[in-house]
Amino acid sequence: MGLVKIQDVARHAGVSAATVSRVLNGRATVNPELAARVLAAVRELGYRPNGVARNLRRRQTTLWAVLVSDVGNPFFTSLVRGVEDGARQSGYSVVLCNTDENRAREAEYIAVALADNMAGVIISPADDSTDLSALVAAGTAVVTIDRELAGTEVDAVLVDNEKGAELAAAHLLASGYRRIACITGPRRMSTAMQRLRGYQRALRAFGVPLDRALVRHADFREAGGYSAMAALLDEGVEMDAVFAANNLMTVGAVECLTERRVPIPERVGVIGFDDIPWARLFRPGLSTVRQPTYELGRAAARLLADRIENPARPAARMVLQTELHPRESSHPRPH
Amino acid sequence: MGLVKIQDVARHAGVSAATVSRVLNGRATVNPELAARVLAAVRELGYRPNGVARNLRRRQTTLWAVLVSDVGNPFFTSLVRGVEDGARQSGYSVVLCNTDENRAREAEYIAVALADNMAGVIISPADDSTDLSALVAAGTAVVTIDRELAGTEVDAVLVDNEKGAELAAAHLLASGYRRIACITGPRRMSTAMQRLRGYQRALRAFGVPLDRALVRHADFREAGGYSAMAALLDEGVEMDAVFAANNLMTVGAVECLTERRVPIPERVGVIGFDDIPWARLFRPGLSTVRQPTYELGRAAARLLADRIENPARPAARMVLQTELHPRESSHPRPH
DNA sequence: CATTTCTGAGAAATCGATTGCTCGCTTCGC
DNA sequence: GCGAAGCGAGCAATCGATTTCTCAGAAATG
Repeated sequence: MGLVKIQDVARHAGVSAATVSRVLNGRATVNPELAARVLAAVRELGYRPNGVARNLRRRQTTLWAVLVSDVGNPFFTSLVRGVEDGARQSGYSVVLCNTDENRAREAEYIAVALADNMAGVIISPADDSTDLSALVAAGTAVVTIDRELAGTEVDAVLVDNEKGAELAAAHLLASGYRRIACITGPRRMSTAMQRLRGYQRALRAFGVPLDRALVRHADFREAGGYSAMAALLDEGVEMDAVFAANNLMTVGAVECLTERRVPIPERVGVIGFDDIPWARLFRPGLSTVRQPTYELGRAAARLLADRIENPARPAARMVLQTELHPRESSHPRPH
Repeated sequence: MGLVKIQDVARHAGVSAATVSRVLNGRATVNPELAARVLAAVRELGYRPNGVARNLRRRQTTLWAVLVSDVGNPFFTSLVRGVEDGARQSGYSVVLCNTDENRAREAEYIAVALADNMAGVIISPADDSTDLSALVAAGTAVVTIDRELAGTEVDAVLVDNEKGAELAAAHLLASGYRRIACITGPRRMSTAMQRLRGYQRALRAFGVPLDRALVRHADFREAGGYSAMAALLDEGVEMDAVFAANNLMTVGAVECLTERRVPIPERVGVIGFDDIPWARLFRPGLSTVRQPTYELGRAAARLLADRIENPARPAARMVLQTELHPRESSHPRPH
C-alpha cells in the first residue's frame, strides 16, 4: 500500500528525508554507504514516492493532454498511438481528450490541462479559431497537429495537404479520368482548403478546366461524404471520378455509389485522402493518399518533449509528406 | 497564468483562504455576502484552483488509467472511447495506456497509476496471471474488462464469449457448412478458450463430429490468423468454412484466402468474432459476431465511478451479449 | 598552525490547496 | 438574565515530497 512515505524510509535507514530524496533523484552526491542504506530501506519497505506530492513541489507533472476530435477516426487512432509511444519513451503519460470538434469541450479540456499543471498539450484544433493563449500564457508546452493556427507561435506538425491532394487528383487524371468531382471539408478549415487547392492545381497542370459544380464542401464525416455524393448524382453533374478529402467522407461516398449500384471504377473512379485500415480488403480496393499518421504522432511527441526541456527555442514547423496508394477503385480507364 | 492562488483571492475579497475554499467547494454554509465577494474576486483575478495541490490534500485525483493492449485494435478503440465518454460525464480524465499484451509494460503502468494516486483503473488484463493485488491493496478502484481474473475480487465487465462463438458457428452450420475450422487464441487466455467452447457446443448441437485437426491456436493478431489459415490449407485439411475468434485474425485469414484465390464463400465460408469498422465494405462483406465494444467501455466507466463512491460494495460482474451480423462471407450454400 | 574553502547531511521552508479546531458572537431555553 | 447550543469564519495543521539554507567537520591554502 502507498502508506510508506519518505520519512519512514529515512527513519529506517537512519538518515534524513532530504538524503532519501537526494539518493532517489541523484541530484547531489551522497556518501555511497548512506546511499546503499537508503536503497536497501526503499526496497525493504516497498517505498514508492508519491507522485502528486512531487508534482506539487516541482510544479510540473508527467502528463500530456492529447486533444483530438475522435479517437474512433482511424486517422487519430494511429496518431494517438504514436503520441503515446513517444510519451512513454520520454517518461510521460497521455491523457486522452475527445473533443468531437466541439469548441466548448475543447476549452474544457484546456482548462483541465491548466488546472492539473500538465506538462504539455498536443492538440488538433477544432477549427482555425481555437484559442491557445491561456496555455501559452501559462507557459505550458503546446504542439498543434494537422492544423496550424495563424498568430500563435507554437510548434506544429503538419502534412503537405496541397501536395497530397495534387497527387491524388493527378493520379486520377493520369488514369484517364477527366470530370473529377472533389468533396472537401468546411471552408473554415485550412486543411479542407489546402486539399481543394491541390486538386485544382492538378487539374490546371493537366489543362483540364475547373468546374465549380464539381466541388462540394461537406463536414469531413461519413454522412457528409454520403450526401455530397448523393447531391452530385441527383443533380446529374457530368462526372467520371471523385476525390474525397478525408477517410470518412470517402467511405460515405463509396457507400452512396454502392447503394445506387454505380460501378466503381467503371462508371466513377474513386480516390480518398487519408488511408483506412484494411482499405485493400474493400470492394473495390480503395485507392488512397496515405498520411503518415503514426509518424505524425511520434513527431509531435518528440517536439513536445523537446520543448519542455527547452522552452525558449523558437517555434518549429514540421511538414510530413503523403504517399499514393493506388488500388482498384481508380483503375486506368481506356479512353 | 496560473500564478494567482487562493491566498490572493482571499486577500482580494477580504476573507480567509479557508472561506474561499468553502465557497468554491460548497462544503459548508458561508454568508451569502461573503460568498458573492469571493466569487467576484475569483472572476476578477481569473483564479483557477491548482489541481495538484488539491489532489495532494484530498489524497485522490480525478484520473483513471485505462490499460488495453492497443488502441489501434478497433475493439479497444471503441471501448476506450466509451470509457472516455463515461469518465468525462463523471468528472474524470482518462490516461491511455497501451500494453501490447506485455506484462512488463502493464506492471509499469500499474506502478504509475499507484504513484500518481489515480482514482481508478480499467484494465483488460494481458493474460490470466496479471497481478492486480498492489492496486487492490492500495484501495484503488479497479474494473477488469473483457477478461476475468480468478481469485481477484474486482468488478468485471464481460462479453458472453461462449454464446457469441456458438452463435457464429451455429450460423455457419445453419447455412450448410459442415467442416468448420476454428482459429482461436492462446490457450492461456480465457476468452480464447470460451470462444472455442462455444464453437464446440454449436457443433455438438448440430450433431457434427469435432475434429481436432480443425482447431488452431494463434495469437489473436493478423499474422497469427494468416499463418493458421495457411497451415490449414497447406495441410490439406478438409474444410468448407472457418470461424476466427477475433477481428484481427479474421482479417489475416481472409487475406490468406484471397491471396491464394480461394473463393469466399463458395469454397470456404468465413465468419469472425468481433466486428471491424466498415466490414460491410469488404470484399466479400464480412460476417461477424459483433461485440458491444462502446457499451463495454461505458459500462466499465459506470462501474468504476460507482465503486469510487462506494468502495465497500461487493464486486459486480456484468455480462453483455453479442449480436450476429451475417454478410456475404457466410452465404448459405446449396448442399 | 591558523584560516579559508569545500562537502555532505540535516533542519526547516516550501509547493497550494483542504479541513480540523478554536473562538467570538448570536440565539435559544429555562 | 444567565448558561448552553449553534453558527460562521479564521488560524494553523496537513497532505508528502523537494530544495534552500545552515552548519559541522574535512580538506586545502598560505
